[in-house]
Amino acid sequence: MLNSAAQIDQTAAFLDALNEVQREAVETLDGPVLVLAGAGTGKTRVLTVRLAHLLRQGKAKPWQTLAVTFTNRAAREMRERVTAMVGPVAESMWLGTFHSTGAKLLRKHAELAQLRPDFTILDADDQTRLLKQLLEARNIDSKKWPARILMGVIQRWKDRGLTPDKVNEADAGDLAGGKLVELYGEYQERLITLNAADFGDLLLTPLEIFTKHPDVLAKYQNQFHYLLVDEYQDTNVAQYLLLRLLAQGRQNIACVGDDDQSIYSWRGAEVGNILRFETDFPGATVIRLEQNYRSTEHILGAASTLIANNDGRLGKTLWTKESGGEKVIVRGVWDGVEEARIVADEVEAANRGGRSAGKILLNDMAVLVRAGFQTREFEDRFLSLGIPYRVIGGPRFYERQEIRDALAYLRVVAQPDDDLAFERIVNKPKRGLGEASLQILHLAARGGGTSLYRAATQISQTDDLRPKAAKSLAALVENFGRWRAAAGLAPVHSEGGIGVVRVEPAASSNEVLGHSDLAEMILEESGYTEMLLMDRSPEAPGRLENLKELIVAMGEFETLAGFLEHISLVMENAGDNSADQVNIMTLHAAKGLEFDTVFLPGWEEDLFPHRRSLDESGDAGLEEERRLAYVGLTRAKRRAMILFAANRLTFGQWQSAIPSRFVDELDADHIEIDADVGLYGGGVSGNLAPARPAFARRRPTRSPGLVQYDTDPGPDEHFDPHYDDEDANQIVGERVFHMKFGYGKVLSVEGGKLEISFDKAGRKMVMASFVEAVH
DNA sequence: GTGGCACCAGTTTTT
DNA sequence: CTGGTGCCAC
Repeated sequence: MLNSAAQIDQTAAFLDALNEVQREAVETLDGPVLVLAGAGTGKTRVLTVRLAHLLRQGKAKPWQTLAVTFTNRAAREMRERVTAMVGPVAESMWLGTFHSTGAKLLRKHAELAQLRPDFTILDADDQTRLLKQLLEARNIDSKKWPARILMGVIQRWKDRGLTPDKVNEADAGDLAGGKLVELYGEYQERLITLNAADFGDLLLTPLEIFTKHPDVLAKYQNQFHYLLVDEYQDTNVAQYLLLRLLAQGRQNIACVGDDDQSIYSWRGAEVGNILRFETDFPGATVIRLEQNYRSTEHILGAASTLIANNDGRLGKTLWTKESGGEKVIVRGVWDGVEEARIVADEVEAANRGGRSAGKILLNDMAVLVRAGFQTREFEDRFLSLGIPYRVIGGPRFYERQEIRDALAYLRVVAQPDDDLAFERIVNKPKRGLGEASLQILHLAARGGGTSLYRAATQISQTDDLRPKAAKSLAALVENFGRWRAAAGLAPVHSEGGIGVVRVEPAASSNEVLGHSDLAEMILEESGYTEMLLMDRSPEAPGRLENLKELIVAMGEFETLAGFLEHISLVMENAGDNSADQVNIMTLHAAKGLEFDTVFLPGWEEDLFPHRRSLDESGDAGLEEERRLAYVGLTRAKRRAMILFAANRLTFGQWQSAIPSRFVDELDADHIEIDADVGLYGGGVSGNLAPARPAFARRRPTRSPGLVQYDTDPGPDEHFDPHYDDEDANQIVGERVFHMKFGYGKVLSVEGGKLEISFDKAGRKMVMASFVEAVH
């Protein structure tokens, strides 16, 4: 035992630091337990101390403990914190995301699902392309039935634990001309021939294995003495079934979650799972964590009255020992531009300090929006004021075109039978291998019962293709052969079906190229780098940068296969946490985070609650939107500001908007309304309607503790007029690159700002520090 | 096989 | 106003 006395004391100390209820949640180890953890009530502490306590008590060995989370971040954090408490023994716990745990199980028992242990994990893009091929093969109108949508339906089936044979025909309706269930079956067959699994399969297939092979299930039921589940309100049916199977027998399952923060039903999450816990697991202990350590009384009060409008809650009342604090500011504005201006002014004022609360770091502030497109107005404003910001979420690193292309090359090197990867890059950069050639290649592959790659090695030697195409294809295959050799992998034989020839490392090759170098070599020799260098579009330089980053990231992995596994499961954005920047993100992305100051713009009907949510899911949709609002508000520790605009530019059209009904649902005692006269009367919002003349008649923009807004802020009061223009003038006429607007030419310099005529974006004033010269 | 233009649709997206 | 897709002419 490596545990020192100090560590024992430490665990005890962690127990002592908990409040009574938290302690109960940690110490109730046996039997089913549901911990309802309200926002900011110390959930993470409970989870980690519970695990540490479990191990310290000797109730279970680390490998007899299974803890599942939804995000890699949560899993990593949990492991780190438990390790800090009990030492390195924690490393051998089964702790990971649902999907990585599923993948681990599936790799161990792949043969029971007709897969090889080295199966590829497909992402959304691969999945859609695959289904699209099947649709085309059946001549189904892809306009009427877009592959993306149909794939979504299949995903939902998978989320519900439904294999093709279990889908209710009525459920499919006339989707894809009534053929969707059949297509689902074909899709699964294709996955098996491709030796691939999609994300849904990582849960669904283990579930199938457990159902069909009781001996395998029994093994894991025996192994896992204790189960711990985070974010239980977000589990889907497949996850629930998996957990229930594993929990049968010992019944030691602890689920932690908050029904009020369930915001992923559209992804298959079932709030019902958490609501039904006591029925599903009879004799369950339910523990409510309600003491909030994060937010002020007013923020909690506003959030609580809002969420109280939902039916079908398990019910919790958050409270805090701290009293007072600022009320939630609710501010109506004219349009989106003004909205961004006010938020930016607030950010500057808070960051400058000077207010009683002192200086707030930009890192401690966040703008939380309902939908991605809303970030734009804030980015524009922050950019022109020179306020550093980061947008969290957005296109993820490993989902970018160029990264996926590079990965496709690597996938083909590692697994030449990966048809989807091969197809992706066969004509990228352009090699004159278009649809016609590909068609012939497909036919040859199908005829020979082999993969595209293997078919390509053969067909490039025949005259089935036009000479040009054949030559091009031969060159590509030859390249791959060389890259495989460089990677120390055995040559691929063109004979034989897929999977017959195991792909193994060449026995005695000491001249093996590191995979970072390999990637560099491939990008160079394939002409991919050159293609980007030639590309004059504003995105091209960024893409090259990303590829460099990819190569650096690869260096941290032992093997190519290890790297590929990592990126398919752990698609993370490397956010720059070191810089002090305002955070901009969607409400969904904000779950689990907290900030001193939170801005909540766009609280307007049709945007929030979002129209589509209501159209598609009715009351359930509305309730989920309301939970989203609740999540947003409860992110704030000290200050929250809700904004709504009377006019908004949507799809290039000005639309008038009325305040969100959620504004109305906030308890008047906890908010301070600040709306311009006459703009919003007659909206749904009773808080603002003439029934509340005290608010409605207030002069705008004069709340104590807030900055005073200029009626006309003028373009430029934020910068030092004494900026040295001497040097700066030399930049006039230079070609520059800007992270958001792309390439442009400098027209003039004014203070710290440049007026630039962008190739794509037109004329803009931007901060000099946001552009770099291009030579 | 490729490039250009017309057309359409347009939340959220932990893995 | 965008970006993505599909079709048609070189």
